[in-house]
Amino acid sequence: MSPRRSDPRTRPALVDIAARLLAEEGPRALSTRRIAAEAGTSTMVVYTHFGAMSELVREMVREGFARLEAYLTRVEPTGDPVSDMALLGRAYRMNARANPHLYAVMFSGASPAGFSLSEADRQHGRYTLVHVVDCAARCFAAGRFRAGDAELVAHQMWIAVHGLVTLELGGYLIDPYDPASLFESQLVSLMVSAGDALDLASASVAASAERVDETFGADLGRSVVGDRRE
Amino acid sequence: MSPRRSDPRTRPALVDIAARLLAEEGPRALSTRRIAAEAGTSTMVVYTHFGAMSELVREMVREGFARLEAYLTRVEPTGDPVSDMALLGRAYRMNARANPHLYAVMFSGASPAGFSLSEADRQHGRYTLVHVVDCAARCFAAGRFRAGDAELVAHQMWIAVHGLVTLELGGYLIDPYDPASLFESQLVSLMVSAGDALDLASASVAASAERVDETFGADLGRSVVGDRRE
DNA sequence: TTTTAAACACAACAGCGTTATGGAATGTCT
DNA sequence: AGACATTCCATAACGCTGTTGTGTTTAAAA
Repeated sequence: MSPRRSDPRTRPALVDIAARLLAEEGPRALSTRRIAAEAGTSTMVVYTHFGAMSELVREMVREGFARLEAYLTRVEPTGDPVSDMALLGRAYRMNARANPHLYAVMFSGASPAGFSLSEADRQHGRYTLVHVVDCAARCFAAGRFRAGDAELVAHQMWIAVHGLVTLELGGYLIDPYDPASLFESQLVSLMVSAGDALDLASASVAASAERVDETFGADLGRSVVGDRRE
Repeated sequence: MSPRRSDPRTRPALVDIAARLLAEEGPRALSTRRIAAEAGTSTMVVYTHFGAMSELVREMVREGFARLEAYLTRVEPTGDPVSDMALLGRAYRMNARANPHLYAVMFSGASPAGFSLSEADRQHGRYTLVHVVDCAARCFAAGRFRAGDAELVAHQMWIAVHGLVTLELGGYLIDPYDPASLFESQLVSLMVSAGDALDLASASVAASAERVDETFGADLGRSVVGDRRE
């Protein structure tokens, strides 16, 4: 009395296909029939493995958080924790720019696709902040940040960078106030507002820029830069 | 050789119906058939008046920016421009909380519904910042903010408040770091980072809280508070 | 009044998520 | 080995979606 077992690789393969379709052709390409055709099977695979399309999307969102975390974990602690913090911000923005559609789905709240994140998923999203929290604590220990609540500082960093990134992906930041310029000034502002001295913060933010290539130089995800409009 | 003219009220009526459906029943309720049924006509009205569903959504987004502007224009200049600035931030957040689904569509970037904002629409969205820009200029004039670029200050305010609001609507800000607490501390941080003294900023932010009831007390939009998950 | 072009109703098409049905495959038990 | 149970998946269908023909009604201009 035992069943037939399916290939355990099909489930992640479907998520990969979905993520690739989302990145390459936008949200409209996310359909059971399209995914099944790409996988060479019928639409039923989605239901045997996920129960519903929304569940596949949720798994893809989890994959999105995993990619984000992959960026964040690349930031290794150095003697300059403020530089590390700035680099974490750069990592966050780089991940969003590398996976714009996926990032949009991750934080879309209630999307017309009819999927919604569970509380566990949101918890998972918040958990990604631990890297930032730890870094804030090291900024305290180094005397660079005003001693206080590391989680609070992490939240403030998250809010500011997330706000910039979402407006950037929405196409709202242009010309004299382009995302890149705003981001640089914002990083310094954040560090200063957390307690660092202006000259030290500027130097550390500049130092973090130097570390970008060596930190994120390698492959770091098959992420394809999908164009905003399909 | 002249055509039949339709009732000029039907077009805004359709937008109103769509906005109400979005607020009351979420994005899933936005369909031509549902809207037509609600209006007592056939689905063709959408195509005679808008050409496509996506165009109706875009018009609804414009309506969303109009509502946002209605909130912002309620903030009247006083002798304390920093308090005005904080109140503008509160207005922004109140509008988003009053029309959560509409706000999500406004900034969803590329939504699965297959609509995308035009550059003109984004320009319209950016134009909403003029109130904040003017207020920043008055903060300069009053010697409260470090003299500088008013548009830059406005962008930084926008980014920070938008970041908090989107994470709040996404359900990511909870318990000890709930949106309300974070928002209060963030307002002070923003003012200080713009150049205001800490004690003055705290006082002005507190003063802005006192002005909320009298400023936004009235009706201010038929906006219904739609629940996040349908 | 006749003409004419826009507005709308109705029906249809392709596509969507989902489900019912049935066959094929596989691990376990007799 | 053979029988069985149980899962996987293909096929077809249901109700829904946006969109588009087709044809009719309607109001304004000639």
